[in-house]
Amino acid sequence: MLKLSKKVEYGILATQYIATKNGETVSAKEIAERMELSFDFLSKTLQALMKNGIISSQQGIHGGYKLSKSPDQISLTDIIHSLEERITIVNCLSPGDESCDKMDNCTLRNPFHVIQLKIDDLFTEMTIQHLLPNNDKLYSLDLSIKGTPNG
Amino acid sequence: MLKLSKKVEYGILATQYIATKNGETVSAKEIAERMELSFDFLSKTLQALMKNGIISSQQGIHGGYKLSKSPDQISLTDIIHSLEERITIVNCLSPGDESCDKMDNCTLRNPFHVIQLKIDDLFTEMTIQHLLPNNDKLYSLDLSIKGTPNG
DNA sequence: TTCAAATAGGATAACAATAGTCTTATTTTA
DNA sequence: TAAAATAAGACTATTGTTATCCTATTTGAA
Ligand code: FES
Ligand code: FES
Repeated sequence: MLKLSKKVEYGILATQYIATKNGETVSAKEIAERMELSFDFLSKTLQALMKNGIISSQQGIHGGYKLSKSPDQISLTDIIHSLEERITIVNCLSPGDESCDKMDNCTLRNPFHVIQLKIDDLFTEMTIQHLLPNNDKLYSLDLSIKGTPNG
Repeated sequence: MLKLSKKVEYGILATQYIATKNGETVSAKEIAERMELSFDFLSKTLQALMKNGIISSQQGIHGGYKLSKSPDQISLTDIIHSLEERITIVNCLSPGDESCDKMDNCTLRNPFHVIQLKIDDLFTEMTIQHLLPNNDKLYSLDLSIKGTPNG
């Protein structure tokens, strides 16, 4: 419950990896090997990111991928939206959903919408820039950390 | 992705329904009928809430459930923790998980932990009290709403 | 011109998680 | 003793996720 999909994890990892290569074209094979991810699955992910303008691709023998924007212009929400259709904590918060109409007695829409907007904010405020190695900006993010992550 | 389970939805709805009955014992049958939920599945949910001290049960012919605490003392996190094991956006944020050790090249733990803590906060700050009808406290919550939820 | 290495993309299989159902036992009161 | 309720385990069905397979296309270089 409330878990990110592997697709999104792959997407974030790959985008971050490409970002470290600063402009160089990186092949899916290289990313898969370095990150120890399934090549086929990663490829799907990269293709989706490409379609959504996060990265651009170069076909052919020396092809690969590079970022379309600078790392601080790519939010986690950008990546998530490229890779997933349903991203709301309940279906009835998705555009076009009619389940609320059927459930007369459900009064959770407003409260859940309050939470949904905040969750969206969290992923929007964090960018690929924040994920890069030796980054000191992570801790100055609005969503500042309260404990020590690694123990 | 990032979706609440039906179990949790049922749990929140049922707890909120019981809260509106202010102290009365309410049967699972009544909740299932009024909320149009599967009786069997709802029963499982109520039993789990009971085991975790959110509600108390009375067996026998006039039995049912009532709250163990006041609505403002029951957070959504209390309910979620009663009903779900894995509640982190990535597995490696769960206690005892070793997947980070295997993934040398994954640098997402700290950033994800930052987001995780904030998500936990959202569900902790919202209580059953906030869900009750004609409630004006929802909009004064720290996690204040930015748009109009219903359109 | 041919080959190798790369992306593009559809189809499908394997697996896991979720949701729902069924059955039986136990508890309580009338 | 019967009825109505909770308790709980087993099982099934459905859905969603993850991974794999296969073929086509693109590009550059030998
Ligand atoms: S079905 Fe829409 S809020 Fe519950
Ligand atoms: S495996 Fe732990 S952060 Fe990615």
